[in-house]
Amino acid sequence: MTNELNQTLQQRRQKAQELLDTGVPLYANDFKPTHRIADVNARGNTINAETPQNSGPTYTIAGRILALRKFGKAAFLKIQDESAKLQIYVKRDTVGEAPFELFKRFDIGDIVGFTGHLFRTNTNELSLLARDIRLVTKSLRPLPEKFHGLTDVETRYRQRYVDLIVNPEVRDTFRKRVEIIRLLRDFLVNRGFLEVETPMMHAIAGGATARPFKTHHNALDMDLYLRIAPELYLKRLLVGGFEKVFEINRNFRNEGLSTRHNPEFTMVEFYQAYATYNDLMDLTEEMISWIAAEVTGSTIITFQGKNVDLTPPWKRYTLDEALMTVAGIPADIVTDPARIRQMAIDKGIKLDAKAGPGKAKAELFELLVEEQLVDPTFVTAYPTEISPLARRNEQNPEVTDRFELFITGREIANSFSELNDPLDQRQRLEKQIAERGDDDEIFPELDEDFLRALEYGMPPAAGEGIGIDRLTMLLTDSPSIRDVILFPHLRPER
RNA sequence: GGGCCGUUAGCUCAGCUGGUAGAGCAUCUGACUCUUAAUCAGGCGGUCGUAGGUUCGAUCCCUACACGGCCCA
Repeated sequence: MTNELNQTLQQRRQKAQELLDTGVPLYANDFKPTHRIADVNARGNTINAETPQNSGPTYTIAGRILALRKFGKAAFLKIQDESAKLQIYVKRDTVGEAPFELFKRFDIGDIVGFTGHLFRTNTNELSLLARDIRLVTKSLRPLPEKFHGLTDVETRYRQRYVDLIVNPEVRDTFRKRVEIIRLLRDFLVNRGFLEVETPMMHAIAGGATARPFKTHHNALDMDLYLRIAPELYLKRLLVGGFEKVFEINRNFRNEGLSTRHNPEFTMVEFYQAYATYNDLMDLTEEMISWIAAEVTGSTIITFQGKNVDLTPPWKRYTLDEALMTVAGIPADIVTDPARIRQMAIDKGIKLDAKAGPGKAKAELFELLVEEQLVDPTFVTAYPTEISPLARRNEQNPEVTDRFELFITGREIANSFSELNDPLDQRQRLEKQIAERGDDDEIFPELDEDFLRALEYGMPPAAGEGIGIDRLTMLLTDSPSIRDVILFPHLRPER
């Protein structure tokens, strides 16, 4: 952190200089391991205590030194490559006098290479008896202490590279994240969805309600917004004739940070023509329970000490039912626009004068119900008032054919049958703009091109967005979104 | 944005009622050719987050700020 080199850093640099002075390159680039450590370990079952130490195949491996126990003329060290860890036994008699002098200048943290035979120690630990040793990359900074490791969350996030070196469970989490995305992609591709890329920079930030990040295009001399959602572009592709599309990528929302919010986050959005939100509920159950089983081995998982059963079928409530059943609000209040509004106000919810009963229900749901939905629950029939892009229910136009999915009290997915009536869509977006607060960066203006696209005719379709970060939190038992984002946003360090 | 908590050696942490700072690990020196948080002996390492204030004297009390965590909006 300080520019002044402390003692440890000075010692490391001095040691490095001494190596250079004796002609040892600090950053070799000609070292080629023949095996990954995991592969070496896999062959360990043929090695037993009786195996002669100088027999069998030789292995050349590379890795970072995690531990070093020196005994004068011999030493044990533990090295780690991406695949696994392995103990190395270095003896002066085996490697020779001069290489042993080089070895004495190895430090914990250095990336080194060894060639040798496998054997088992007196304690039956598979080890490689080093015949040749090589410095591959000198490390100039000490790794965290071996026993407690690195636990300071700020340092873990700011110096994720160190976190990844010393905390294997962190590597596991990010491997699982990658796997979740791969499975998601496989699932959709196998069902005929086409993966597409749509603009990340938008002239009009639409498709969601959020404050966008603003940037500027110099040559065009125009402001652009980092997208808050890909929705309106993906629907244009439905108009264009692609019937099943999806996109997995970042969205950006200029809002506060919390354990559930990072300014850039990853969503999958997918759209399927001739499907309804009911079809997508079935698909979502199947998809998420399958991914969970692939990643964790079971559809019953543990999240922060609680069991969560992802085995289909999942509970389905309408929003009104959830308010009645989970929050215990009497039916005659839920169905009475004036009384439900009043109840929200009584609960301390700040309701804009223009906000109707739909907004009141959504706020009450968030306050009283959401947290209690631990096992996966679809909540449907969201008020049209708060669902400007969703298709109206044909029996009751006051609500939409929409669901949100909640697991462990968090919103994981949002989906609806898409509104494809361009005139209704125009009215609803205009209403939204008219009712926006004094923040003109939310709903800045009407996306006329999107409406023009709908006027050409968009097939009936259902679409859905799933928050990848939150899904990853769920499947890796991570309490904070920062634990599933490699480099979470933090204020600059001073 | 608000409340509470934290910030001390490379890492993990102690530090009493205010009297100029400690441990373990790491590191360095020496011993040690089967260790597992190796062991033994000795050493080095600190602008106590930053800036002010109170005081004879501040890691400690007060104020502001910075960064982080948790909770709330």
